[in-house]
Amino acid sequence: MAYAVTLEALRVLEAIHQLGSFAAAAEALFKVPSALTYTVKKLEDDLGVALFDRSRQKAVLTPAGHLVLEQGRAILAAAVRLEDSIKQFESGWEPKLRIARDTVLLESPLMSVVGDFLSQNRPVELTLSEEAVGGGWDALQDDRADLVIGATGELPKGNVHIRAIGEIEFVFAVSPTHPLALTDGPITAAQLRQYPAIVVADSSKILPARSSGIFESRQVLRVDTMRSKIQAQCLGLGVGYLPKHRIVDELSAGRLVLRQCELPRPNQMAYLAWRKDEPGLGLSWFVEQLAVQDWRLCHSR
Amino acid sequence: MAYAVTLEALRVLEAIHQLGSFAAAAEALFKVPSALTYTVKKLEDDLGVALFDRSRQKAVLTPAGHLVLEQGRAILAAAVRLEDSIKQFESGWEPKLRIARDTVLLESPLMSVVGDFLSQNRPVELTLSEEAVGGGWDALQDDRADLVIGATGELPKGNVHIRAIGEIEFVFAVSPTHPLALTDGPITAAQLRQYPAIVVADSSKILPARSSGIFESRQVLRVDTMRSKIQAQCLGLGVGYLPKHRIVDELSAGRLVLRQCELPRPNQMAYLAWRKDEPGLGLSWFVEQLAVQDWRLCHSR
DNA sequence: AACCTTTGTTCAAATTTTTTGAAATACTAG
DNA sequence: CTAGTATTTCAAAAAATTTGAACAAAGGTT
Repeated sequence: MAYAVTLEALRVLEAIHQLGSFAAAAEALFKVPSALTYTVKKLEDDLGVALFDRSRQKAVLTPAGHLVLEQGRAILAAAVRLEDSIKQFESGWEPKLRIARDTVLLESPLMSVVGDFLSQNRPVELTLSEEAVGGGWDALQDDRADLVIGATGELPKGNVHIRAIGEIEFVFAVSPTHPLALTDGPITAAQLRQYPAIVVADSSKILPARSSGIFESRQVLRVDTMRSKIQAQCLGLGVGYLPKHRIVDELSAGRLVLRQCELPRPNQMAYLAWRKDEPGLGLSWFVEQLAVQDWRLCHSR
Repeated sequence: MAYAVTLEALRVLEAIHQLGSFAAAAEALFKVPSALTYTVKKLEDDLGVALFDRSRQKAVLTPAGHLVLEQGRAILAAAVRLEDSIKQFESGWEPKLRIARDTVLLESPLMSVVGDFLSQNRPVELTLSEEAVGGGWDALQDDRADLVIGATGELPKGNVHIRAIGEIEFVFAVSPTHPLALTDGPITAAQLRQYPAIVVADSSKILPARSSGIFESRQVLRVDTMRSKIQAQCLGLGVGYLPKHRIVDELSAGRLVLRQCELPRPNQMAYLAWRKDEPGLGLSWFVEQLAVQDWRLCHSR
C-alpha cells in the first residue's frame, strides 16, 4: 500500500503557489529547482494527476492542483499544531486545572484572573467550582480540586501548600425590617434564640462537616452559598453573621443594617491552597496571580 | 527549518498502538522491527520527547506518545481524504451541483432522488432552490442553477439541453365555502372578475416576468409558491387554476372542489433542463434519475 | 531453576530516495 | 534578435531508509 502524499510535497506545492515559480520557491526552501521538479513529479505520478499546466514558461496550478493545495493547507496546519502541542505539553503546562472557590469570597476577582489566563490561549482546560465551610479542604483531599481559594479554619492533615490571602471579618447584620433591627444595645443570646438562624452548609463530601456560625436557635435555615445567605437575610428570613466584604453594597443601600451582638465572631484567615509538590506552569501561574489579587479582605497581603 | 512529523511516522505509531508491539506492527507494515525502531527514534529525537516507555519488554506509549497518536490520527485521516478527493475529482464528479425545482412540482419526488444521491456519499455539495413561472429558465440563464426540474412555457434562447418529464394539467378549484362553489354551470368571466385572483409570482431575476394564470380581476393576491396558492384557495381567499397533481389530497378531503370555467387553461409541458454540453457525473446522474422519476403528471415519460 | 519464545535495539552493509550541479530547451520582455 | 528567466533532464553525490544478524532482557512454560 503506497501513499502519495507527504508533508514535504505539500509544503513544496504551497511554496510554489505562494512565490509564483519553482525557481523562487526553491530559493526560499534552500533547495535547487530540480529538487522541486523531482518532488512535484513524484507526487503527480503517485496521485496519477497533473498538478501543473506547463504549457507556458511559468508552471500554473491545474484545478486538481488547487484541490491538493487547499486540502494540503489544512493538513500542514494540523501538523504544525501537533508539533506545537507537544512543545506545550513538554513545556510544563498541565492539560487540566480544577479551581475551587470558597463561597465566602467574591466571584469577580477570580473571574478577572481567569480572564487573564484565557487570553493567553494556553492548551489548559479550566474547571471552576464552589465550596463552603470545610468544603475547600475536602475538595483538595478528595482530589476534586487542584487549587482552592478562600479556604478557612484549621489546616487539614497531610502535605498541603498554602498562601494566606487576607482576613475575613464577620459582622452581625439584619434586614431593617427584622425585629432585631430595632435593638439598641448588644443583642443577647436569648434574643438571638428567638429567630431562625441562617447557615451556610458545609460542602464537604469526605471530611466531617463543620459547624460555622451556628448558635443555639429554635430553627435553622441551611443554604448552599454565601450569596443565598445574604439574600435570605436581606429578606428578613433569619439572622447570622456575614463576611463584611460581601455586604458592602447591601449596607450602603440599606438592605442590611449592622448591629452589635453579645456572641463574638472572630476574624478568620483565608488561604490559597494546593497539594502538588511540583506544580505545573498553569497551577504556578494561578497561585501567583490569585495571591496578589485584591479580594477586598482585611490585612490583605 | 526542520520538521519532525512525517505521515509515515504517524502511520508507524498507529500500527504499533493498534497491534500492541513493534514486532507485530513491523510484520503488518511489511518491514523489519529495526526499521520501526529507526522511525520512532528519529521522531522522538526531532520532537525532543520520549513517545514510548521502554522499561518493560513491550514498549508502552507515554502521555506525550498518546497526544501525538491522537492528533496524528486526524492528520492521517485528512491525508486519506485528500487522496480520495483527487480520485473523485479526476473521476468526473463535480464539487457542487445547484438544482432548482419549479414550484409547480411536488417536493417529495425530488427529495427521494436527492436522498438516493446522498446515500452514495459522493464529495458533491448539493444546493436546492425553488423557482416559479419563468424563474427556472431564468435561473439557468443567470447561472444560478446547474439543473432545473419542472420548467414550463417557451424554451429560452441559447444552448439548453432539455428532457420532457410530463404534462401539467390545470383545473379550476375553489374552497367549498367560496360563493363560486355554488355555481352549477361553467363560471363566466364576469363572475370570475368579482373575486380576487390568486397568482404565483414569477421568480425571474433577469428575464422579463411572465404572467401565469392571470385573468381580469378586481384584485390580485400574489404569492411565492404553489403551496401558498393552494393554501390561500383552500381558505377561500380567492380563485384560480391549480395543477391537478398538486391538489389530489385537498380534493379528496373536500378542502377544494372542482368547477367548470369559461376561460380555458391548456396543459403545459414540464421539462428537465441544463446547459452544460459536457456534464459531470453528478449532473448526468441527476438528469437520468429525475427523468424517470414519477412526478405524478399526465403523460409522464 | 532451566529452557524457550518474544521483544526491541544496535550496527554495518545494502538499497532507495533525495539533492545537486551542469547542460539543454523553451518562454518572455525589451 | 538578445538577454534573462523558467523548468526539465541526467548522472553523480549525498542522505535517508531498510535489511539481516547478533545481542540483551523480559516473559512464559515445564
